[in-house]
Amino acid sequence: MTSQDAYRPETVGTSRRSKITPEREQEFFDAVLDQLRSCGYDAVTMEGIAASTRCSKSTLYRQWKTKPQFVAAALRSNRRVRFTDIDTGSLADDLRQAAAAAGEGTGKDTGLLQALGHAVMEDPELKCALREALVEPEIAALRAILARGVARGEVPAGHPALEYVPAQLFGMLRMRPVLEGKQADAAYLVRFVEAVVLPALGLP
Amino acid sequence: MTSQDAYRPETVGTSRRSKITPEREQEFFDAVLDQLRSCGYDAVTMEGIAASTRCSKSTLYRQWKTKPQFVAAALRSNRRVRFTDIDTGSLADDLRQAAAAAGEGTGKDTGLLQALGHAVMEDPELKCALREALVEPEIAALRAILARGVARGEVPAGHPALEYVPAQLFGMLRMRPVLEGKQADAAYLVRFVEAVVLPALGLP
DNA sequence: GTGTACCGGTACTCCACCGTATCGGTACAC
DNA sequence: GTGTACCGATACGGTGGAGTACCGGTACAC
Repeated sequence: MTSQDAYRPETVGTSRRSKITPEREQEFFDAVLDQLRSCGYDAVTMEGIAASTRCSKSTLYRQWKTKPQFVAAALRSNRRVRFTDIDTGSLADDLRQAAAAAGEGTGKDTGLLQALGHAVMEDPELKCALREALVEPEIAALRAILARGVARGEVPAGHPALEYVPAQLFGMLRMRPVLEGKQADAAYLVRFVEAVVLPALGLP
Repeated sequence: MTSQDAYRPETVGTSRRSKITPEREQEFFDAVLDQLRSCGYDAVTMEGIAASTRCSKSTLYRQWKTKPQFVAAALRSNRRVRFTDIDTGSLADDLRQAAAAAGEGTGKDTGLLQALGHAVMEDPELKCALREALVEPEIAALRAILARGVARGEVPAGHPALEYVPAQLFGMLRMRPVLEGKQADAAYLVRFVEAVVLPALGLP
C-alpha cells in the first residue's frame, strides 16, 4: 500500500509478469538473511518471511518453487565484494585494510556462513549459492592482494605462509565469538594481522 | 567407556534404579554425536536415536526430559582433552604435536561445533555444555603449553602473537573445509604451524 | 511365588511447517 | 467498460517430530 509508483517504465511494455518490484524483492531477501543470521536455516520459514514482509505465502511460491531455492536466491542477492578496491601499493597496508574491512561486516557474512553450515550439505544448489556469493569472491580478492605484493617483491613467491592468509583471516573472524564470546571487530583483526600475519610473511 | 570416575548413577539423586548400563548409555550418546556431526542438530530426533539404538522413546524420555537436555548430556559425555599430555620440553615441538593431535580428530569435534552453531543460541544449557565439553578444555590445555614455553624463556611474556595461537589452530581446522573443500588433516596443520605460528612467535 | 520397577513397543495428541488450492480485490491494458 | 493477470488472505492436506500414555514382558529382590 505504499511504493506502487516505484516501477520501471522499460519493463512495463515487455512481458514482465510479476508485479514484485526489485525493491520489494530485496525486502524479501533481507528478511531471509536477517532470519538466517539470527536463528539459523531451519528457523527460516516461508510463513514467517511472508508474515514479516506482509505478503502472502502464495506470492513467495509464485516466484520461487521451494524454500531452498528461495534462500539460495536471497544469498545470491547478497553477493558483494569487500576487498576488491583495496590497493594501497603496500602489502602490509593492504592486509591491514582488508582486516579492517572484514571486521566492519562482522556478524553479517560470518553469521550466514555459520547458519548455513549444515543445510548446505543437503542441497547442492544452496551450497553453490553460498560459495559463489560469500566465499569465492572474497578469497579471490584476497589472493589478488597477495599476488600484487609478490609481484612487487615484498614477499618471495611461494612463501609458505602465503597460502594460509585467507583462511587465517576468516578463521579469526569465525572463531573469536566461539572462544572469547566477543565479536571479532576491525581493531582486533588489525592487531592480529600485525602480530601474526605480517611477521609470518617477513614484513615489518 | 572410562566414565566410571565422572559418572556414578547411584550417587546421583536423579537416577533411581535405571537398568541402563553406562556402556548402553554411551551407545545412545554416540548415536547422538554421530547424527549431530553428519546431519546437524535438527536432524537429531528422539525417534531416530531410539530406532538406531533399538531402544524405545520412552526409555530416552525416562532418563532425559527433553531433547536439548539429551543432546547436552551426550556432549558432556564426550568431554576429553587431547592436548593435556603434550609436554616435549620444547614449545615448537609441543605446538607441532598439538597441531597433529588436532588434525587426528578432524571432522569430529569440529563437526560438532559446526552442527551446534545456532542451536546453541536458543538453549543456554546446550551452550554451556558445548563450551565446557569442547571449547574450554582444549583452550586451557593450549594455554598451558604456551605458558610453559614462556616460563622456559622461549618466547617473551606478553608476546603479541601468543593470544592468537588457540584461535588460529581452531580457525584453520574449521575454515579449510569451507575454503578448499578438504579436511584439515594433521599434515596440513603441522605445515601451518611451521609456516605461520612458529615464525610469528619468533621460533625456528 | 509374589511384588516391584524398569524396559521395549506402539499408539496417541499436539503442533509447526511445507507446499497447494481457492477466492475476492485491484491495477493495468486496450 | 471489460478482460486479464497478479496480489493478499486464508484454508487445506500432508508430513514429521516432540512428548505422553499405556501395555505386556521380564529381571530381580525377598
